[in-house]
Amino acid sequence: MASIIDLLSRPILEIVEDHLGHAVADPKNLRVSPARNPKFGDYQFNGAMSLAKQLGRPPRELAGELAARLEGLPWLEEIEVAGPGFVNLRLSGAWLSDRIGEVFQDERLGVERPGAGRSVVVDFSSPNVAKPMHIGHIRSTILGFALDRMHRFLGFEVIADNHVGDWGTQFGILLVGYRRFGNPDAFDEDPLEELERVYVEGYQRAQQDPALMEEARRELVRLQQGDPENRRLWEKFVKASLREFDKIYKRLGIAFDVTLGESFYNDRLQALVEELEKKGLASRSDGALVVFLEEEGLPPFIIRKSDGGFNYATTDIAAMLYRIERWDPAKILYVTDEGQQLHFRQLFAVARRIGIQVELEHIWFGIMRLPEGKFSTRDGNVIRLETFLDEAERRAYEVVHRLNPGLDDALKREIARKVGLGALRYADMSQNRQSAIEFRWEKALSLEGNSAPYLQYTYARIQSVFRKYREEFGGGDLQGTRVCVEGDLERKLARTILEFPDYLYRAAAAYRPNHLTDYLFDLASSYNRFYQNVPFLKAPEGTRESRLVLCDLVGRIIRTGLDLLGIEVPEQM
RNA sequence: GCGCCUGUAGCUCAGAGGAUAGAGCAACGGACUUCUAAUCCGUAGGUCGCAGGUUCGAAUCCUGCCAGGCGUACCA
Repeated sequence: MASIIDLLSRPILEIVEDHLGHAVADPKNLRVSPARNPKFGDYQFNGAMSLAKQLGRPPRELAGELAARLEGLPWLEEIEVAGPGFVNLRLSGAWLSDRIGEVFQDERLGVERPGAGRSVVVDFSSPNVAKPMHIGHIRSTILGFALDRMHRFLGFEVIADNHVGDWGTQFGILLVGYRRFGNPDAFDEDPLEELERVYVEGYQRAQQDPALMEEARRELVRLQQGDPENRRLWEKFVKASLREFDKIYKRLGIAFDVTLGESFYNDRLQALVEELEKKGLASRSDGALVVFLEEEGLPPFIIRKSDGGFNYATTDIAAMLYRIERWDPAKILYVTDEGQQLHFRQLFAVARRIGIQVELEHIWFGIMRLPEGKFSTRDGNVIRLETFLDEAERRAYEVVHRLNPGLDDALKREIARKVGLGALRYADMSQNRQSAIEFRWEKALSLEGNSAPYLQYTYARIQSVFRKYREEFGGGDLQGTRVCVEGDLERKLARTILEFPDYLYRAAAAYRPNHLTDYLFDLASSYNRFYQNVPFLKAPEGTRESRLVLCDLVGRIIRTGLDLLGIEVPEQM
């Protein structure tokens, strides 16, 4: 099923090409859009003015001709030219009703699979091992997962890859520190807490003590050369870290297809660098091996440090080549914060020089910081992700308990879990990803207004309506219901239901889940207005079922849309 | 210095070159004998950072400036 905006725009495109003899360069300008104001109808077409300019004709005349040619289309009830050349369209109620009937039958709610036959690698979350995840990791994790879900739903084959930082220079200090003053019991209790303590203390001591720093360097080199003792300890750290991360991922309902950390690419780096040097892409500079990117206006990309070690630039090239070789993806998405923009521009520039055709996208997001400044382990103002999730559930539980004290406690907890974690995810994803987030508890865990609970509550009420419908009327599955859309609230709701694919496509194409949250909020408010003002269980038979079809569709779209964002819905709240 | 980003209501933020710039929160006033009031309705609140330019039309595109954030060769 085509999206409603495509469907309405298509005849305009045809008229312009066939009757006005104008080759359309950018069909984007010839699309209808939802009317800004109900008095302008349902949709409006604004392209006549610029088109008139290109064709050298008076805009109102051109708009009039367009309108005349559109007359008679099955979906059109009324068309008028307004102002300098706006074309306002009012949809036929019968046609809207038919469309709603069709979408009702469609499990996918009108969404097609534009990604079918293509695969996409999504690199997200990617925490560093040996320290607990903190709220700075939440955006990549949540945003990346939403992109994963959306792409899967649109038919892409998605490979979710957690590119964990398991091979950094921090291991020198960790190895030495753990042997000297590590506490195995504490490690068993809470490995990441203990490793972080060891790292922080080790780092501080090494600052004071050059000999210790030197030892850390030596141990790092020994690790990298494959020393079995160091290797064993390293593995212990990494395994424990991944286990801890998995607890969080499980709690968030997140799963990866692969977790290929930096260490995975380690034994490819030497050959890769030699290859780049042989091809003449890399050259020596100040003892390091770099790819100069002057043509692109970028600083050099260092692929081997002057001490002979490799860095994340090298690893990222290797990872990119590996992914292409293994999955032959149409796209690779890297979900990281804005601080890495330069790195990825350099990486992509190198990719182009190697001749890589794959579409590479850096999906960056604004950093998260506290009102008083950045998070920093040394200042001790980091908030552990676990704490954040706990607090989200705790606050939601308080509200559930206050509003619904009679519920079974296990059910309250279940609702609180969905609501709390949903609120946290929604707060993040409803914001344009590129703006920085200033972290505040109240904002990050808002449970009212434009928030996940608003949508979840709308969903829960719809489920309640259907429970009542079954009880009171023995209502069935609504199959064969003749839908009849009438009245402004119903019309607006029906139209919004049909727009789901448009907003989903837009959110996915721009990698901006906030387009989807905006849409879902609009859908839910349209529904809540409808709910408040239009009876359905109390409406006469026929009208009742017709309106319940709308309710059902709203519920399914909310559930599906939230699911694409990783947010669960409760059946009651 | 250079690069990227941000600047929109008291606060937090949406905003696909189009008509009178939107939402949530906060404030004020209303609606539960009726499908769950975590809801709904209403009021108030704005020289879209500043100045030019392009355009029939600019929060949106271009240039300059101001303020803030991030980055800027061997951390990731």
